[in-house]
Amino acid sequence: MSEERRLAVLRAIVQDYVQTSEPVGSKALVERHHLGVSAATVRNDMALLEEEGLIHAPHTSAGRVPTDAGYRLFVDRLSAVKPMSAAERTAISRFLEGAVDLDDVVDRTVRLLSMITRQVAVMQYPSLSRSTVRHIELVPIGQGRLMVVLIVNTGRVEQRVVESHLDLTSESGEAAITQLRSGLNEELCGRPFSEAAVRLRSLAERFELDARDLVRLVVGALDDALVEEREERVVLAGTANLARFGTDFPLTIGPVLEALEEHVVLLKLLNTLGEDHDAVAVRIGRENAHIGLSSTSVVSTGYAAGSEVVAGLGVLGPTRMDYPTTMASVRAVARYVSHLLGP
Amino acid sequence: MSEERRLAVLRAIVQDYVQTSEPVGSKALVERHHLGVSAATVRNDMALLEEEGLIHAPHTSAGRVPTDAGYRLFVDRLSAVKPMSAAERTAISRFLEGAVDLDDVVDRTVRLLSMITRQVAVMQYPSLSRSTVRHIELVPIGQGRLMVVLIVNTGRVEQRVVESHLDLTSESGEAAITQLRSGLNEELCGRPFSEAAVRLRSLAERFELDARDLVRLVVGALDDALVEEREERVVLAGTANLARFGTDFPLTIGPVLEALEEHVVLLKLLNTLGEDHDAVAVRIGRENAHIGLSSTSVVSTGYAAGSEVVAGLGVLGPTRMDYPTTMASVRAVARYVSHLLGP
DNA sequence: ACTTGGCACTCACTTGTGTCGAGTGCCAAG
DNA sequence: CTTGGCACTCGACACAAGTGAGTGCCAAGT
Repeated sequence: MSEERRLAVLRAIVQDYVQTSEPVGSKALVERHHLGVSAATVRNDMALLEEEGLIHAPHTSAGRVPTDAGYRLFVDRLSAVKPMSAAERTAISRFLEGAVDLDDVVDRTVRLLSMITRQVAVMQYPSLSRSTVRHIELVPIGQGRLMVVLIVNTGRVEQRVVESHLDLTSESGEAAITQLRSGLNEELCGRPFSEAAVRLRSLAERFELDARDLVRLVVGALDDALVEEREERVVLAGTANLARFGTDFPLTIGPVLEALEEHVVLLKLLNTLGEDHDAVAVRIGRENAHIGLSSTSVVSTGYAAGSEVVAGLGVLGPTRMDYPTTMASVRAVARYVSHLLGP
Repeated sequence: MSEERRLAVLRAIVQDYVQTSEPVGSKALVERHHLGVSAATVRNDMALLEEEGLIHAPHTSAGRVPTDAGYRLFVDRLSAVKPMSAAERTAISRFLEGAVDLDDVVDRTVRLLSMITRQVAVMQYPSLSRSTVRHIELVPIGQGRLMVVLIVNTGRVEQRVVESHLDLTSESGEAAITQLRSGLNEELCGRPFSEAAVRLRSLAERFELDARDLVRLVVGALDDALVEEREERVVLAGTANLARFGTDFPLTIGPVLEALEEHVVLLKLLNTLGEDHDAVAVRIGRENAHIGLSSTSVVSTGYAAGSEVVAGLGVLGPTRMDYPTTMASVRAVARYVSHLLGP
């Protein structure tokens, strides 16, 4: 019994099943792939693969289907990432290069990714905590309210409104705002956000007593923007693709849609960070640890702004997906986005 | 034959069908509603209603189902908008009042609306063209690039980056920016956006020759933000609710999801504007003029910032929906949002 | 002129039975 | 270790019969 051939059989099963979405039997296998052996031999191999938990028969007299573990092995050892054709590359850049602002980049990216993979695409906005401050602007908007606008190196813009009992239109109010504005910018411009909290702490003391309240409010607003739950935004597209599987698959789309609505869940899916820039992470079926996603896989990677990985993007589809192609698409798009956000 | 009773029968059919989602027969009707007549009489009425095209029998020996026209009549003449309970009102305000910025308001609103109606909620961002300018900020972000930040009275913030060959960090560059900034704000602050284009046209002439290019770029960026396709943003939530119907309904969710992905389509659905503030518009089935939405209904209304209606929100569900309750929810939420965005 | 009970009829849905065939496991021979 | 053969399993599909909710129509009642 050659270990090698058994893996070849597994690979063949995965490929056929991905293509036909029907359990694949021994006979069909030998017909479609020229493994130099007979159906009976393949059957023996299949029995072994089943013992190892790599494939599974839905019922006694049906073909075999890969298990999560089977896909895992396939992804890790049996597949090579397909290179993308030049045409595909230019199509990607064509589609993305017209973007006018960050929102537009994100929007186009998810749309593009869902189109080329024909699956659900997910993209996280550049994480504030991994970015640097470009500028902070304070805009009085009447009745003691002040809008704090935060501009980040990735192009992301956040705003908060703070309410103060101070009269901001008075001369002293305006002076305080001007002073605060330059103070904030001097202190933070070009700095990574991770340092912001510390640097801001002592800022209030530099101001006159009656302006300190305002400073605290503004600093509080900036802190607030960094609260994990708030700072992470996530966008998705291509949910209609789920319906394509709904019919011919044990994947009921209800729970999946529910999971996709919870942004916290999505963020966890994308959090493949801390690994290599270029690594494309694949999470298969149960590995996702969220019921409702137990028959879906997530292919994700990080993208960068400048040299720093700032957030993740990826696609979600049925465990029966074309991993090599999907991984190639995700990687290509992530690279292009990194390029766009570059300097 | 009393016209009045026939309509009562129609009302009863709609109510029963909405509740049970099964074709309703004459016998069941007289049992559940105390119309003071026998089943045979109801049958005669039903035959007439069918002639009028208000109801329809899926097959010979089944109960009746309302047609689009039937629902239309029901909505227009046979239903009263249910008042919301005090508990529901406070639940709405509880959920919305914690919002920290406009994005958050929109996000919470769609979530809330989809939860209480158990359907798909859609909300349009306040339309720029119906808003007034609060402030314009220019932020140089290196290498001749300038970020134009536009703050609107609704709390909406838009940004664009323009590239100039001028050296913006030079003294003359900074001076030009400062001058342009105050020029823009003097010209536009507090003005409705609809006037912006005209007011900006002559701005360039007031500047020295070598700064005019920059002015034109910035003005171009502001114009660009007003392009209809760009300025309208739309957000939705609750798509998982579609799956609930998928099973027990001739509504295949694929096309619906596809339609929901096209924001242009969504915007058209919400464009009930131009009517009364308070009017809740209902578009039933085919009235939506988009295949794929031909078995869904949209209940929508406008919401205001200050005294001006700025955009729309609503829900989308199967034509078989509880119109009175849904309409009440949409109206209540729209009112609360208007209140939030108020002054 | 309506309303009503009765009645024959229709037709989707359910249940049961039988056939079919892809696919399997096992075994003995190569 | 591989291979052809063979009996067996079991879901899928097709067809038949039974069931019952619901209808349309009609003649009698008010």
